[in-house]
Amino acid sequence: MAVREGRTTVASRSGAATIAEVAQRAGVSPATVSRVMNGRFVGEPQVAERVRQAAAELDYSPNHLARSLALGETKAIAFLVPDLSNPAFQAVLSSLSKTAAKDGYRVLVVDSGESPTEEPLLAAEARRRCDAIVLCAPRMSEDDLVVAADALRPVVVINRQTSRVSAPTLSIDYRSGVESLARHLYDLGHRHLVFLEGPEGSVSNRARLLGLEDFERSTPDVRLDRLPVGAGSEDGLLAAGDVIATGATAALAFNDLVAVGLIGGLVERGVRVPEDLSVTGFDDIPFARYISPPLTTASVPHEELGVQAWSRMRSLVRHETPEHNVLFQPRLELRKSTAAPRA
Amino acid sequence: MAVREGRTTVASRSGAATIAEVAQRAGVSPATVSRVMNGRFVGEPQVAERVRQAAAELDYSPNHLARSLALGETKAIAFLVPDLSNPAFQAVLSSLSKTAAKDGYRVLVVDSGESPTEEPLLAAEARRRCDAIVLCAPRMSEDDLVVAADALRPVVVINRQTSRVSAPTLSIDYRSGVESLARHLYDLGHRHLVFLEGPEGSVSNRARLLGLEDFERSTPDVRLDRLPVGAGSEDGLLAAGDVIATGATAALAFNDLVAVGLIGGLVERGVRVPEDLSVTGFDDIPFARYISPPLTTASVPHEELGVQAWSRMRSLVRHETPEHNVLFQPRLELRKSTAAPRA
DNA sequence: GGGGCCCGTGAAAGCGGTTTCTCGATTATG
DNA sequence: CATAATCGAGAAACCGCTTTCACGGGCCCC
Repeated sequence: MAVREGRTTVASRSGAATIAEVAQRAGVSPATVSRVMNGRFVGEPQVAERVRQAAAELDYSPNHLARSLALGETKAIAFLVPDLSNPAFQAVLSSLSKTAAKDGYRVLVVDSGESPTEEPLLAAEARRRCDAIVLCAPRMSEDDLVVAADALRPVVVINRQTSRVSAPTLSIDYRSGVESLARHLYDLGHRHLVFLEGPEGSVSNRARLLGLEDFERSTPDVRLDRLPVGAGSEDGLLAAGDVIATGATAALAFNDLVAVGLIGGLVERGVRVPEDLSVTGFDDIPFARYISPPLTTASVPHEELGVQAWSRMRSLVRHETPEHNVLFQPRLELRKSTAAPRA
Repeated sequence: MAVREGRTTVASRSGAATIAEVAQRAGVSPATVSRVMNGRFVGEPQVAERVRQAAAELDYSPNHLARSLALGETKAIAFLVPDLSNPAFQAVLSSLSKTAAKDGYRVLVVDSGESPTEEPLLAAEARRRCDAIVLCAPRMSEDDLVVAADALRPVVVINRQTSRVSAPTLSIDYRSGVESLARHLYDLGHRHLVFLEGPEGSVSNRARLLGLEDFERSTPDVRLDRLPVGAGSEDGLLAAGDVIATGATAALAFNDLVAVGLIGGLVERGVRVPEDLSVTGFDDIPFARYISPPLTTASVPHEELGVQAWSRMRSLVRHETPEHNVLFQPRLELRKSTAAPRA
């Protein structure tokens, strides 16, 4: 006892009672204590009572680490995300965490800082600590993703729709979503639009671009400019000048954050929304309806993504077959930031 | 080997190579493999090379669980929060996670769902999985907190300033913050204010109420109404009617979320902000400056809270003495949602 | 040339649980 | 009354890794 000093690291020697101590105090074997603690005890009730008594007296609770090692499961899942400060991802995390908790699972968060190259390593490291991992909007290359989805199993992938990955996948149809937004603007009478592009590497940005191409093909009498902007409010704010310069009557922002920043920048410059310029976002973050003017956007069910992700994850860890993949269709949320262009 | 079937749970039997297998393949003992993997090897270089080779061939990486058990540390900390969907808490988590990651620590999130009674249990459970825990704005009673702060050590407490807890504490001076906001409104000429109260049990709400009492004492010629509202945008939206009914010329919202909701509700009813009614928030969430009108609020350094929390946590896990506690002073962020009342 | 010292490596004892097996003591059965 | 079946509980192996301790071999020095 006195031998191993200075190794008073964590829960170990810092007072936490061990199963052996409880066993000794109750005058039984560790095996019996284990059985009592896990409700697998079938012997004489008084023995169980003695054990419970001893456990209570020592304020014993099983070492989670040791238990996990013996059992081979941690009751935790990892959540890898490119940027935890993005409200959209926070919403997914929040609902995932709440949902998983109902089944006794905890979530370990890992922020990759938008680095496509770090991601596979971080994922592997995180995965080794947990029973499974959720890859949320991974930025890694498709080849890496295919490999990772296999190597990290059980895995659930959010927002990277690919037939090549074997893991359950939940995605958003950005392509059709942005097309709907564009069409909405077109129907209002806009013929000159501008799209504020997201981060260069972003897969969902490419999906939006595809959607806009679809739109252009089906409506040749429209002009659609593209502006490299980014994914944050700051980016939208800074882009205001460029947007005005295009002369477009309506702007499609990469997401709500960008839209909010853009509106702020426009207002600063005396451009009225929607009278002078219509603006749309994407995501329908909680704030979208509260800013003024309330933002017309494409609603993405972030909470639902978290719930569904866990639902599939639960199936996987139980060795059941997970539900089908789904491609969520964004819902047009028409509010006040869009209107017909001035005559 | 064939004996233990059907226990193919996690990283265990699912293909992951063990240190023993690597050792065997390299023709050395597990001890040597361990030393090589941890850079503690001092023997012949070719032996190390053989080990590395074998490890690579088997795609070996140490089982984190087993390692943690042997070492007595998990390199993970828990983060307990009342409601993960609150942007203020998300900001803390985000920066805490990023900061801790630089030292190789991961964060396990636990959402207590605003339950004061569940909290101590959740905290204990989470703590047992990690090396330490951050209690963010705990809702538990002060007695519980005092006990928890001791039992869960190492602990860092955010937003519950108490001389009775021994753990490092980071807090916000809501009391003086709200007083500053009230004074700002007073200086603009407002003499009839209304405060939109936060959740009943919230300690920070009580602090705000104290600050307002200070304010009332020092400025007797002001009328200050109080309205039970809540902490979310929805609550603010619903309170709009009541706020108007008070006849006040300025409203102090519990936080930015409430303020945003309130403004939305006011605009719906044709009440202009700030011409007809001034509105202030609290927190300075990222959106505050982007809504329109940009929100006058008291800025709270959430990112800094995360950074400082980790800084203290790091000291604790290293058995060093943590930096001093700090009481952050909110900074008045004067924007466009407040103005002089109409004459 | 023999004894003492390093040096490199392995054996084994943990870390704190879970679980299979086994065994002695009852109880049921012929 | 002998023996089989049952039951309660413990011994020990195991999960996978770390680390202390011990041991054998080569080198140095007297």
